[in-house]
Amino acid sequence: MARMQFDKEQVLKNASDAFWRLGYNGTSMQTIVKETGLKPGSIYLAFGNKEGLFKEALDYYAQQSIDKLELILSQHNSLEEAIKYVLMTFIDESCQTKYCSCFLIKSQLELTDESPELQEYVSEQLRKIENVYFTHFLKNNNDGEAKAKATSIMLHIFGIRVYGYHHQSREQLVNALHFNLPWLLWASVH
Amino acid sequence: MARMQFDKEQVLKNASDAFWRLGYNGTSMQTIVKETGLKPGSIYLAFGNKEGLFKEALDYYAQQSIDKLELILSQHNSLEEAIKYVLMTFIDESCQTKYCSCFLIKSQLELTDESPELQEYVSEQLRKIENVYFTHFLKNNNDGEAKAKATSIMLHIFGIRVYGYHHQSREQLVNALHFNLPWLLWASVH
DNA sequence: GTTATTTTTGAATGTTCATTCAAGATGTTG
DNA sequence: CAACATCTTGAATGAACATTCAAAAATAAC
Repeated sequence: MARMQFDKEQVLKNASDAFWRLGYNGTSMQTIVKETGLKPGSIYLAFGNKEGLFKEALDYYAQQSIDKLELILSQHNSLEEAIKYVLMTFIDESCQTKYCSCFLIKSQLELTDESPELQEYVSEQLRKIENVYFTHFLKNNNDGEAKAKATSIMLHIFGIRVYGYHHQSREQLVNALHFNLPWLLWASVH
Repeated sequence: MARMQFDKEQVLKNASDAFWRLGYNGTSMQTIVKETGLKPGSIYLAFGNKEGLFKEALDYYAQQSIDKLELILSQHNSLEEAIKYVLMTFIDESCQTKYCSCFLIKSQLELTDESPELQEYVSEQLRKIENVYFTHFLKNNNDGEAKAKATSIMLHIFGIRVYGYHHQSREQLVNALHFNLPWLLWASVH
């Protein structure tokens, strides 16, 4: 049997970049052909169809996001410091040109109930991320507090990912975070 | 000269419902033909092209949203009470089946920098809404506080509009709002 | 009531879409 | 190296796409 010639991870990276930037409906399979360098036949043999490729691209992005988050959490002395770092990173990202929010959030809003499986899949990935925060909050909070704080952080992440499209929103976002999340003790952030 | 036969407002309502539910790329002109009852030629004479129709649909939705908001603000005794009502309404909406978030937010995330004019137009509409809150906050707050509070409310609206896609999220959302926005004095809400 | 102007109609247009498939290339096995 | 299984190729396919247009209908002006 002949082995796969292409680097599946690289292909998924390129595909998820395209889907992330252009959306599911905005990305044609010929765009995918161009971005990945694969021929149509190879894509369909490896991923079945557009929906299958999209799901694997989502998976790739979600796993990367969670891995990155866990790394940041492990590199900071406290959960609160780590979260401040994450939120500030999201704000900084929103200042870059060609900002395109978060692939999962964009997908959550684009997918309709005509593909309920994909829709539920995206929800699941976002819930996984909320659960990372929840689990870490549990170390120093009771169940109710941990849940409220985790949801609060997710609400702010979603908010930043949308608000970030406004130009020159950095200062307003930082002020609003200080105002909304005093328990993160922002004084220490430069 | 012959007058337009169709009710433009009804057509825009139907068109914006379709774009809202299915997104810009997910809505074909044949879908619009079906939903509005108009023939292609009439649509193109009245709106130019798909982008023109989309822009007018956005406009219709945005104006409706602002009018509804101003009405709610006028019907409550205090700004804080009105805002609590708005936020709770958004949470309630998210519990309905066929929930599809907010047309403006969905459009903000779907549009790419390949249609920068539309993208900027959506930003403008969302900023208009933020400005409604800002203006009302100015009555009892200084400029900085009013700005922070308005941005805070927008962040929470964006957050709810995304978080609402999770099933059975009502309680978590309500708890998070109480936690994040104590200055709205929630005790009075049932 | 005739003419002038605008709107409606809906089939037709050329393009782009997701997907297929037969032929060729490549790696694995014995 | 022969036989086999798998992967790659890329032109081809039919469906769906946004848009056009000439003819017909509707209204306004005089």
